Amino acid sequence: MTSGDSSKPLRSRVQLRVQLADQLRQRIRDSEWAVGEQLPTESEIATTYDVSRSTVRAALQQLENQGFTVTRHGLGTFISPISRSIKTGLQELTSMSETVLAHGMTPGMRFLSAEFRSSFAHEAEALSLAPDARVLSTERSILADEEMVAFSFDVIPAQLLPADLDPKKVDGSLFSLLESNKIVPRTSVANIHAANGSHLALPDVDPNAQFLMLQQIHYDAATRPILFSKTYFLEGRFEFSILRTR
Amino acid sequence: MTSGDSSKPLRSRVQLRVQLADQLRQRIRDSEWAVGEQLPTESEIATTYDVSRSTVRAALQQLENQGFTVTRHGLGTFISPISRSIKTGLQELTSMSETVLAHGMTPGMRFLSAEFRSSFAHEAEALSLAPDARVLSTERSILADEEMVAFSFDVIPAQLLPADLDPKKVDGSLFSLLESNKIVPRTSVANIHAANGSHLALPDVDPNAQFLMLQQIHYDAATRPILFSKTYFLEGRFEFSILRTR
DNA sequence: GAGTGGTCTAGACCACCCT
DNA sequence: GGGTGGTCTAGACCACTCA
Repeated sequence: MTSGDSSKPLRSRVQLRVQLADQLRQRIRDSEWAVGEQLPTESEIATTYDVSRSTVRAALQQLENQGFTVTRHGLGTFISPISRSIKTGLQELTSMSETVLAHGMTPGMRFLSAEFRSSFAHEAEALSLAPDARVLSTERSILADEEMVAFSFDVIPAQLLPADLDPKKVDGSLFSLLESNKIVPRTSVANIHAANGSHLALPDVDPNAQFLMLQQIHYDAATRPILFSKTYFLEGRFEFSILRTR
Repeated sequence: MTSGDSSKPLRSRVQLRVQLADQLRQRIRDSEWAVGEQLPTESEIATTYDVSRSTVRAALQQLENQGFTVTRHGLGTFISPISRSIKTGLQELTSMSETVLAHGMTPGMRFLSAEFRSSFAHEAEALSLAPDARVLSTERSILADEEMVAFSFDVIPAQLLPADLDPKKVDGSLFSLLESNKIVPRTSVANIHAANGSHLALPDVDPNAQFLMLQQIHYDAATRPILFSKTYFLEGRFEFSILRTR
């Protein structure tokens, strides 16, 4: 088994269903099927890729959840007309940079501040910390094609970071910072709000500007809270979609 | 609201995994386990309810997606600390009334207008209609405990409704109206925006008030577009959460 | 009736976590 | 090593849609 292959054939360390979903998604993106066109049947796909029908179904389910396909009982699986209209699916946890990239722009970032300090009450509660626990606090502006499009205020428990970390040396993605300390963000609970510029209390920000604010608590695989953030997205610059199901 | 009878045994017309998830969810709500406490193992649950382990896993997965539990490889499944903090999960498609109820308030509704008219270009496109197709257009204000908390602008293709429908007689939920015509909303694609009162151009609305705006296209099981809506939620009155996963 | 997806099972084997 | 969840398979049977 485990031959050192690449490209097409499945089987490696990644789950079969994910590999299969990736390949099918790519074929959809390559417009192998038109909108509304029927994909091969589950049994055909199973034979083609030499996997069980359960695995095919798991892959197709992922595609349907992401809005790429629609499966109809007794009929088949079809390319969804929805797929084109989704840029950033909010169900998928992505970093700021990934979000900007998904919108076809070049991400950038500028740190306004980065320091260790005592946590505020609401932060401590969100992160399940003792009231005055130390945290790394950062303020950043996010750039897309050199233009400011978002602001983010982030707080990480100091205990998760090396004691000798120099806040001034922090730059780039906070996800990377966490991951280089063996902490892998897995899920977040996001609360969505509308806000205007006056909430930010920053110079350069028009107090009447509209923002979509995401207040998030991020967790790792063990459901440890690892990051509390408030991100203000300039209204109109991003498109956030959610697929809602009954 | 639901299940007054229930009774233990599974098996009926509803999927086993859903029945099982419902029962486990109820046991969680009844605080049978504390936050952080471990549930029985998958095999135990399988034996107890006399279903296969696959079915148990499907049920547990649903609970985890809804934020009730956390499953950890090699350890077990635990009651999630998150479960308490979510009011309205945006992934779940709910009507306005259901949303208000979920926040513990009494829903109300007032129709400002309801009429058949030609569709605007963006509506026709969203609903895949011919440019000037007829639509039922409504404007409503949504009340919670007698207070205005949201405004909704909805458009339904006229061809989906009886030709002799009297717009003046339309009241209450549009979901009900659709369902009484054998059209069942299944999914929607929601785009989220921030807006202020000036976007609404309604008297009684403070132009500086903040709103969270959900622009949605609803589809039925066959992915036919059936309803285009813009709903403005007064900021601060609702709590919309999303569970995001990598 | 033929063909499609929908559900569920039993079992094998792997990967992870603990003591 | 022993227990837990994670993945995948093969196959049975049901439910839906359409000609």
